[in-house]
Formats: sequence, C-alpha cells, structure tokens
Amino acid sequence: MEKRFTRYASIIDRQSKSYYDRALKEYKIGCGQQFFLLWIYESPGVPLTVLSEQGRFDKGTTTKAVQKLKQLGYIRSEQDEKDKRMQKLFVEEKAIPVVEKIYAVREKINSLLSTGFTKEEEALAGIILKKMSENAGTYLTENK
Amino acid sequence: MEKRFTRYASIIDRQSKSYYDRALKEYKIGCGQQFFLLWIYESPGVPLTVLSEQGRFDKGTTTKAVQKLKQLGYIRSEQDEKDKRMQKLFVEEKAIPVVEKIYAVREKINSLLSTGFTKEEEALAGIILKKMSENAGTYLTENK
DNA sequence: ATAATATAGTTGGGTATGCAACGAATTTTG
DNA sequence: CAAAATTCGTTGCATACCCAACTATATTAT
Repeated sequence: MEKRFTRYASIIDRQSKSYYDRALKEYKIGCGQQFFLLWIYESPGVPLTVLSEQGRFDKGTTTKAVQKLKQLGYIRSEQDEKDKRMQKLFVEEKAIPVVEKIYAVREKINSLLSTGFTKEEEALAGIILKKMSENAGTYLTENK
Repeated sequence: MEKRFTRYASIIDRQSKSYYDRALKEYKIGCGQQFFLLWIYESPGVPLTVLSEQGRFDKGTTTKAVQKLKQLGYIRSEQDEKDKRMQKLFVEEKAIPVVEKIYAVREKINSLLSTGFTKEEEALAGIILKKMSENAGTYLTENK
C-alpha cells in the first residue's frame, strides 16, 4: 500500500493553522502562539528551552513567539536567580480570556478533525499520531 | 481523553519538511516543491488548479512552487489551446533523477514515521490520517 | 583557577505558506 | 449580444518556521 503520512499531516496542519488564525484574530495572535501560551499557562515558570523541546520547535521560533506574547502583555518573564541565562515565563491576568478561547478552539478543531470517527477510531488516532510524532522527533532529526 | 491531533500533525509535518530539505538540497529544491514535482510527473499536463486542490494548497503557494521548478528547468508549461488561461504542466528529462530521489526520500520518511508499528497499525494509520485530512479539508476551511 | 565546552536565549536570513487584490480569459445572465 | 459573474493564474504582503552564527552565562576538564 502506498503510504502518504506526510501529505496527510501537512494538510491537517495547514488547515488547522488557518482555522486558528481566523479564530484568534480578535486577540491579535495567530496560530503560532497558541501552543506556547497554553503551555506557559499550564506550567508557570517554564523556561524557553522546555517549550522548544515539548513542541519540537527551533529555539528561534520559540523566542519569537514568546516575544510576541510578551509585547501583547499576555505573558511576562523573570530571570532565574540561580542561572541568569534562564527566563522563567508566566501568564498574565490579561491573557485568561485568550487562554480560554484557545482551549475552546483546540477542542473544536480536534472534534471536527475526528468527525465520523467511532470512539475507538478516535482513541486509536490519538495513540497512532502520538507514536508517529515521537518517531518524527527521534528518527527524522539531524542530530540525536 | 485529551485529544491533541494538531500538535502531533504539526510535529510530523515540521520534522518531515526538515528531512526533505536536507535530502533534496543537492538538487536545489526544498520541501515545498516535492509534492508538486511528483504530481506533475504522475499527471502530465495537469493544470495549476488541480495541483492546488489535490494538496489543498493556496493558489499562490502552488504558483510559486511551480515557478521555482520551472526556473530550475525541471518542468515546462504549455498554454491550453481551448482555455488560454490554463497552463498545462510537464516534467522535463532533467528532473527524472530528482523525481526518483523524491520517491526514495518519501518512502524513507514514511517508513521511519511508522517505526515500531505492526502491519495493522501501519495500515490503520494510513486510513485514519487520510480520513482526518479529508475532514480538515471539509470542516476547517472558511468557504464550503 | 583557567581554559575549553556546553547551554539559554537572540538575531538575521531564507523558505513555505495563506490571504487578498488583481488582470486576463471564459461563462453565465438578462 | 453586452454586462455580470466566475475562473485561472500572478503578485504583494504578512506570518511561521528552520538554520546558522552569535552573546552571555555556566559547567567541566586540565
């Protein structure tokens, strides 16, 4: 059978991004910030490196997303006392409505993506995609 | 269960793109052209609109990828006689080694992505991802 | 302790991509 | 048939992203 995993992943990713962009426009952020804002919300004080690792983003990408969130006043950073290179990130009050909106949009997108799936298929999809993304991180990267 | 389909799709897509970029560097193309070159190879005379639809790419994205392939001499276009707006696309001899390379890389990526999968899981992954990408095209887009 | 290495984060540059506005050709409508 | 609407493709602009080079701080090795 012809496998076309990447083609499907690409379509899912692009369409989801476009949906996020439309849904978050009113908050002045795009698809590129949602992941980071929620992660900071869920892990107060998280440093940039951890964000990069968790999303498998380049450090530069993470820096720029974080800068945008900071400019908008949605997060703030504190320098770590012990390691002065490290910035600990926190969500600001102002961002709470945005966080809630992102959760809702994420939920919506994920349920639209699994339209017509049985409960079993949906669970299986989660497991398979997780495994595949782990493989991507392990076997498709240059280093490691 | 918490669904995170988009996160996984995003990682798979980004890592695959990076792999394509590294693997195709010697041919002066990047991840953004592989889909189009193969499709033109498999469907001689295909117009730009069909490429856009099949990959669910924006028309502008398709135009730019096609322009790059043309500049490199990998494809040529012919104006349709009946409908003068339409460009029919064809692969040039020069591109054959590139086409073969892309097939090999695609195969490699897809097999790396399914590392550790049973035959059943692999087949299931294809079915589920296909379905999900169709849902993305149907339910996540603005129009239609 | 000092030199070599490693790590956190930033920056500059390039590619991929979507979106909106456009021009040209075609089709549909009244 | 002429005007309006649609369709094919292009272009300009903006965002997301990776990569490589860099600074500053921290850690390890000699």
